[in-house]
Amino acid sequence: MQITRQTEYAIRTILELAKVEQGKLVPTKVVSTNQRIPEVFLKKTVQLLAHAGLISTQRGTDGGIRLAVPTDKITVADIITAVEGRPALNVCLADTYDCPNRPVCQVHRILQRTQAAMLAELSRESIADLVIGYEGQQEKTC
Amino acid sequence: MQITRQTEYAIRTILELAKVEQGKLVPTKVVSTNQRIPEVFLKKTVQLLAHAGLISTQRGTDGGIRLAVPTDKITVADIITAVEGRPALNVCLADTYDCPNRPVCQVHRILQRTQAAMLAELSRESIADLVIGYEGQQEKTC
DNA sequence: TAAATTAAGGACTATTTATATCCTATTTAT
DNA sequence: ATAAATAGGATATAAATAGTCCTTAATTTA
Repeated sequence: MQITRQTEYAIRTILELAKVEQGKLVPTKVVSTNQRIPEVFLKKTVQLLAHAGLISTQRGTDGGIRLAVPTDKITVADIITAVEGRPALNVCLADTYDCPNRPVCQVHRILQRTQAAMLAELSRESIADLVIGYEGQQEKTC
Repeated sequence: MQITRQTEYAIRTILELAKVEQGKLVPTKVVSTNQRIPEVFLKKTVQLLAHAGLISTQRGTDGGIRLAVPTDKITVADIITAVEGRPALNVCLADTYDCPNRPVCQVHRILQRTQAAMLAELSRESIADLVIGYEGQQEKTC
């Protein structure tokens, strides 16, 4: 029922990148330190975000990562999807699970509506929307 | 991001009880067979539902379990809460986790709104609402 | 072109959570 | 008493999550 810690790391990474000027490269080392995320694990997470097209990466000296998409085009749903795959409230609602009983399954039917609402909410506001009115206070995280 | 299998078992158990006439005792063995839920594990699950006050149990010959609350007073949120505790989108939003950084944590703030919407949706309709128009088809489940 | 810097990615390990079983005790009807 | 049923603690197994280690590849700069 919860997002994973890795997904939280991903959200914090996006927030960290959103703080600096658009297009500026930030080394994962810096994100790791600022956000207290284990460095090697963060690199794994970064790859997922890159594959999903949310960030772009550059190797070499002065390399790092940066947002590939403006913050007003990124939602929490996008980040969760990048890390965990499309959110599903139950196994039977996952893309990868093609259950033959779907048409006659009450559980599936009940959870489907709830999930649709949940997804809509997760996609409703962008990171830009969510961060507004909160500048300068983001030093600490839960 | 998903409910556990145990929670699905719990939902199916409630649905099973909702099928029989209000107040009639059903042995867990019967629920176990009908819903193909491992019997001993189901008993554990039943205890959680009982502690939450959603069902009542009776030991001894002709004992079993029954709904303690009418189906129009039970929501999916109630069932999830009974099994997993109050749904939280992230550790830092759980009742049991008292994070000192909450007031200044962006992640917390962002997820809180989403979670509130999710909870609202999970509580919006009762099992009775959700089952309506679906009688007689519930033989199989995903 | 060599050295330094930084990400990519595969293999592996550790930890935690979820799922399930086993065994014994307790309650209730006949 | 006996049989039928739930209660509940202890334990085992399996799966998912979290994290490390090592090697490779790309890029910049001296």
